[in-house]
Amino acid sequence: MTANTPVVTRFAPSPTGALHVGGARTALYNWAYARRHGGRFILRLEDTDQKRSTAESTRGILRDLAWLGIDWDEGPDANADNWDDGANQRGANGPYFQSQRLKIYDEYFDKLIAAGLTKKEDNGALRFMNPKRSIAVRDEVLPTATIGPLAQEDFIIRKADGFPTYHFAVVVDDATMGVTHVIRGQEHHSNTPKHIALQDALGLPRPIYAHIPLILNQDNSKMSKRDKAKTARDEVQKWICNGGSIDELAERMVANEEKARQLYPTMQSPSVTASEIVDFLTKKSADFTQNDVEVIPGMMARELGFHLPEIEVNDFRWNGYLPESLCNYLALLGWNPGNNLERFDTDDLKEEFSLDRVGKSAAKFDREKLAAFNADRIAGLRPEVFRQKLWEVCFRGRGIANQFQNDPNGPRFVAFAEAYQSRSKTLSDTVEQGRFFFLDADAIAYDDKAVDKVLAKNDGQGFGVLEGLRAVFAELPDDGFGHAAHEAIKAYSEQHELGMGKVAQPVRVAVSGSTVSPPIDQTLDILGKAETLARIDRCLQLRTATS
RNA sequence: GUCCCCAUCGUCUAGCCUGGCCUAGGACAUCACCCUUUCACGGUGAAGACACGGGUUCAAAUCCCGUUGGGGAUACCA
Repeated sequence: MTANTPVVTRFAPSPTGALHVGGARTALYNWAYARRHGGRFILRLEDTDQKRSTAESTRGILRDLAWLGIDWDEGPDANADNWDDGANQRGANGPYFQSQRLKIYDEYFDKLIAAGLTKKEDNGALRFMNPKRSIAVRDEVLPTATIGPLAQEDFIIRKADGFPTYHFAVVVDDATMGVTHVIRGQEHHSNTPKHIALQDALGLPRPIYAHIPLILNQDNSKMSKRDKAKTARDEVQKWICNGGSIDELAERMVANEEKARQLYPTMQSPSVTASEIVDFLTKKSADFTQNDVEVIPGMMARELGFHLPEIEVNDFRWNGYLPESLCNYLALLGWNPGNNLERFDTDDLKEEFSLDRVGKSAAKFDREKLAAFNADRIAGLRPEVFRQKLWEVCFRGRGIANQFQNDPNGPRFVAFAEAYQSRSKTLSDTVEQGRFFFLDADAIAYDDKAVDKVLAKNDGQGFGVLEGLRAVFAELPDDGFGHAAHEAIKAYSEQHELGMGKVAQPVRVAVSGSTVSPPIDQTLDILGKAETLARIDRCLQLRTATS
């Protein structure tokens, strides 16, 4: 490899599931490295596992990469949904699905057979008879590792079904596609001697390797999509202990299947039965199917209202993370620009990224820090952009848009977005926090402690304030109600020589059910006059109940 | 078991290659205070780390060896 050879990197996911954050980071680094050096970035699908590979997974992966802002120079067209026989693929080194490159592999199998370096197994599989020479693995991140002959082994390179194994396909493809730099997870570091042995036997060039650190869970376990299934099981068990029934859950999941399908494009089974749920709850985690791991937990979380740990890019997307926050956070997980700069854009990354600043040790995925990055980004969004994103992510499919007259540009939704922009860690967090806005007046759940402290205490002083204010509010105009009400509250507090807290809090509790809401003028603007009065009336009824 | 890799605040990390400028810097989280009609936002500040043991050196977070701990690989998965 000469100094002026153009850089070619690749991301080579296997389409056996959704795009994982670890994969996303690998893609990001490969992409950034190619961009930084004016080279090419290839996307290749490693679908040599015929049983587990699906076109749905491929679609999901392409969509998630595109969402992150990662584009590729060669590979399948992201907007197509069928890539059979080389269709809808771009680039001179295709096809970009390994299942479509069988003829190429056969050529290389023949070379090895001719060289006497293979052994045929009974069922037709082919084993590479490793010459077992001492091999030095050079790496841009890790120190050179030398593997002696004793540590090397023969391994299968062609499966009984005629497909190549990963080790063989990766070597042939990287070479035939002209890949110069292989940036991949450290789980592949120990595989590299196998790849080098194959390159040597085949007379192929060695790419430059860079093995990047693993991403771990808080408890040091490898971050796994099974974590979602485990959480779902625990939550469902809890729900059943509290009197929930499996039949009911199944019924609800089936009823909302269409919505789930939008969220989980890899979803396979058409509907969920009670017995499938029982099966899911009791089977060994090693037996989880793709559906168990990616779809069922999501549907359960939706129905029962619990929170799942985000593992896949798709999860972050639907839970209201911005792609730029995820990229920013992921970029920093294992790499840093060398100064104290932490918040930067993907554009900066492609100017700055370098392998010599990639760390060696595994990193734990810190959701809190990601959330802080996301909150920062959300706060920095132009208000109209935030409003539009909020509407898309949270309201579509959640059935609450009608609370805002289905109008993303109406004054009440504008007020809602404004109130929550600096209060939201994620877009969906906004909906959680602002849930009370979407309820009917008689569905508000009043927090006992709040009612007691703010309204009932001191012989119902708060109720008295509320009653007085109710009369004043009734005279105010619909237009600019929140502002006018706020002025009225101030006037009332001066007139009765009460602190603002003594006056505003009763209103807050009356309309929200708790002591927490955005500033009172904004809160009332979002609600509007009629709804505010309705809620105050409803709240006033509590007076007799508590006295 | 065997082979390979890793080791700085709770977490992500800067510093290590080219020993002294390190009384170890930043970010997230935590705590306190300020702002304030609640919750946030914002501001100020505090607490918090060189895994351990040996070397080498005038001097070690930085170099060497060992111990311990962690991770990965050891599939007709990738």
